[in-house]
Amino acid sequence: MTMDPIQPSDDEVLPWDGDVAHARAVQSALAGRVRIEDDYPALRLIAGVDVGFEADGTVTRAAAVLLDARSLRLQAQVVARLPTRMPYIPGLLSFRELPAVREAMRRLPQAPDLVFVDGQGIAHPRGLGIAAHLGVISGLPTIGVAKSILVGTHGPVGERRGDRAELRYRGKPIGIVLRSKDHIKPLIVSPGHRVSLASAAELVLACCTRYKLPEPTRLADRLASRRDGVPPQQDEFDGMR
DNA sequence: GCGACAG
DNA sequence: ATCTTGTCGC
Repeated sequence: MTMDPIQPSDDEVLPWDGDVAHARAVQSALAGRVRIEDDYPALRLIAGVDVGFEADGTVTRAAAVLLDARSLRLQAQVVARLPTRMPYIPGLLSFRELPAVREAMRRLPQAPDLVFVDGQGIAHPRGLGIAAHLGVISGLPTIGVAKSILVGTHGPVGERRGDRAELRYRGKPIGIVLRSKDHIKPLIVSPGHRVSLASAAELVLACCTRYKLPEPTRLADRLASRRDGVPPQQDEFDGMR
């Protein structure tokens, strides 16, 4: 008898009945299942996910891209649209965006070995930012890559690519403020699930080629916020950009 | 009680 | 996130 880990339905791990206190309680419970020890397979495929909105915010559009881990070349890209079910509430971002993200991921041709998520991992008031939340409910290794801080403080960060500072909250390290490009505002990197703090920073840096954002995030970002929302059928952007 | 607050 | 043209800089 194979012991397949039971994956609960999205409804039980992403409830939203308008009750903020309940959503926070669910986060605290799920935070107990987050693991930040390195436990990811040899990286062959890395996914990037991001969300955008259409029709005055009434429609949530999630984009998921699949890249070859070695070359960082785009292998596949998909989009999913769902009715927006709640407003943005600081600290509850995952309840608003994950339903669409989950649908987009189900549409990918293959499962990734690691997922880059736009937002915080454990660098969250209750330790369950969107990247950690996705990791726990999907079982996949995830890393959170945010453009600004939700919680925590840090010391000065050098101005050169690769320079970093620890992000701390309640006396504990929760993330790395990482300069991904010389003189450019640093990224806020934190483990989502099955990835350590140090590895999260190294993996993100390794995926930052000539832009501020790591390739998986940058490509998902571009797809999620496209005015026309239509993913090109094939090449269009294989060579550069 | 007064701010801060991912996307 | 999104509303939005041009513009400064490598």
